[in-house]
Amino acid sequence: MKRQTNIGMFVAVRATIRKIPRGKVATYGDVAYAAGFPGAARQVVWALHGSGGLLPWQRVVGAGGKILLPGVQGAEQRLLLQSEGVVFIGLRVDMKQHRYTWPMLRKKFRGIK
DNA sequence: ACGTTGACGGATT
DNA sequence: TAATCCGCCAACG
Repeated sequence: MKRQTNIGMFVAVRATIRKIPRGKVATYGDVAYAAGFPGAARQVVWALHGSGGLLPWQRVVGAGGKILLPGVQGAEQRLLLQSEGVVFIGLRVDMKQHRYTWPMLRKKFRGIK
């Protein structure tokens, strides 16, 4: 897949996040990979900031299903997800059940650490 | 123009 | 298992 640079990255990332179905979650790394930027997890954060509010930001969590958003926002994210039916195990999402894997990424699938 | 930051992740030690 | 290091790259001061 051709590596696009600049702003196109945000467009790709946002489009990717928008595909996460209700009741499912994806990690920053997975989103970056699916968008065509393997390893660029940090840029996903910027993409979320840029379009914040218009997309299901709450469905993006850290590796292992951990909520990384600090403070009240983290609590809010948890509530939003729970209201969508997402189950938590302690402080993390039950990825076994709610992790969303893009069809095209099947080959790259790897279990949770 | 340059250095730092960021809701990170994975590899290495 | 935990602590540390490094890459990712746009935005910001």
